Amino acid sequence: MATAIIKNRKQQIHHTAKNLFRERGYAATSMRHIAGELGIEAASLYSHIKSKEEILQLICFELAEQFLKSSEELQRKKLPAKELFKQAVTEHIRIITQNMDSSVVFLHEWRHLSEPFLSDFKLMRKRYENFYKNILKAGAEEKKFQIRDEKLTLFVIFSAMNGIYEWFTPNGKLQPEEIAEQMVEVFLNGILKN
Amino acid sequence: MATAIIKNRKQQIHHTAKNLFRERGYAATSMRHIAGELGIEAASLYSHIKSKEEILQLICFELAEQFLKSSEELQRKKLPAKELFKQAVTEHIRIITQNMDSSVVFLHEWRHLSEPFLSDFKLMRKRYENFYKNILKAGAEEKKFQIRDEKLTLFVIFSAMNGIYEWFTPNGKLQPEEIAEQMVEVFLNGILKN
DNA sequence: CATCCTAACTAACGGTCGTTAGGCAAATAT
DNA sequence: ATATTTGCCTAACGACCGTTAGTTAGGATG
Repeated sequence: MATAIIKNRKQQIHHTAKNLFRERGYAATSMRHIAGELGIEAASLYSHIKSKEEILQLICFELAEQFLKSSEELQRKKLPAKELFKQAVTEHIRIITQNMDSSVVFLHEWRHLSEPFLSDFKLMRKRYENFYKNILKAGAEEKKFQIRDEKLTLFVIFSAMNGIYEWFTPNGKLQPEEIAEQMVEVFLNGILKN
Repeated sequence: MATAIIKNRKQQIHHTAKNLFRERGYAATSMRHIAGELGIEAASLYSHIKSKEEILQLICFELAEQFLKSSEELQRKKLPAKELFKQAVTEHIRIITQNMDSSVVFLHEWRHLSEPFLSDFKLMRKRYENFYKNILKAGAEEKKFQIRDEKLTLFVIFSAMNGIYEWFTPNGKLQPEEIAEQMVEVFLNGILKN
C-alpha cells in the first residue's frame, strides 16, 4: 500500500529530526542535514512534511499530550497524596525514558515554536505543573508533607526528573522503575541517615 | 583613555550576547542581532571581538572557572561532609543567581563550542562533578549520608540547582541564601513529615 | 495496455549567515 | 599642528538557509 510507505518515510523523518534536534538543537539543524541522514535531498522532505516547524510542533505537542493524559488518568484514581506522588513521578520518568530524544526537544526547543503554538504549549505545561502543585498541596493538607516554599519544592522535583536525560543510558544498570523509586525516596526522605 | 572605551564596548557586547544567547540560543542569535541591540552594524563588532564563538568561549569558561575556583576554596577548608555539602550548594546557587544569563548559556550552549574548547570544557565540568561526588562519598564514609546510587543522587542535586533559572526572579521573595538553605533541607531530609 | 500516483530528483528563489576589506571622521598622542 | 589610533561605516564575499516549482522514473490501479 502506498500510504504505508509514506507513513514510514514520514516516521523516519520525524525520528531523524528528533535525534538531530536533540543532538544539535533545532536552530542548528538544517533540512539538508535531516535529508542527508536519510540519503535524500532536502527538497524531497517536502513530499512528506509541511515545514521544519511542523516537525517541532509534532514533537512538542505529542509529548505534552502524553504527560497530560497520564496526569488525568492518575487524578481519576483518587489516591492519597503520598501514593499519588509516587505514581506521578514514576509515570513522568517512564515517559521521559521511553522518549529520550523527544524529551530533550520538548524541554529545550519549544521556544522556537511560533504563535499561536507557543502560547498553547506554555498553557499545557502550566496545566501539568498545576497537577504536581496540587499533589504537594494535598500532601500538606493531609499533614503528610512538610513544604516551606511550594514553587521551590515543585521545581526541585521537576528539575531532577527532567534532568534524567543528562545521565540516563537505556541499557545501564538503572532501569526507569528503579530510578523512579530511588528518586521518590530522595524527595521524601532526603539523603541524611537517621 | 581609549582602551577604557574599548573595554566598555567589549563588555557591552558580551553583556548583550549573554542576554540574547540565553533568550534565543546561540545558533539562533545572529551577529546582526547583537549589533542591532547596541545600535551599530554587525561588521563593527569585529573591532572589539574576534568571532562569534569567542564570545561563547568567554562565557562558558568564565563560569566554569568560577565554579572550580569556589570548589577549590571549599576543599581547602577541610570541613565535615554535611557542612561542606551545605556550603557547596550555597556557593553553587550564589554563582548561578549572580550570573543568570551566563548560567543558562553555560548549561545549554556549550555544545556549540568547537574543538579543542569543547573537550577542555567537558573536562572542567567533569572535575567539578567529581568535587560533588567526593562530598557524597565522604558523607557516606562518615556514616552521615545514605546513598543508594551515587550517580543518580549526584544528578538529582545538580539538576535541582541548575534548574533554578527556570523559576528564579532576582527581585522575588526568595533570595539566593534562602533558596540554598531550603534546597539543602530538601536534599538532606526530604519533604516527608515525621 | 493506459492511466494515475508517489517519492524522489534538479534547479532555483530570496534571504540571512559570519566575516573581511577598505575608508572616513573624530579623538588622542606627539 | 601633525600624526596616529580608534570606532564605526558601507560594500561585499561565499556559504548556507527554508522552501517552491517543475520534472521524471517507476510502481499501482483501472
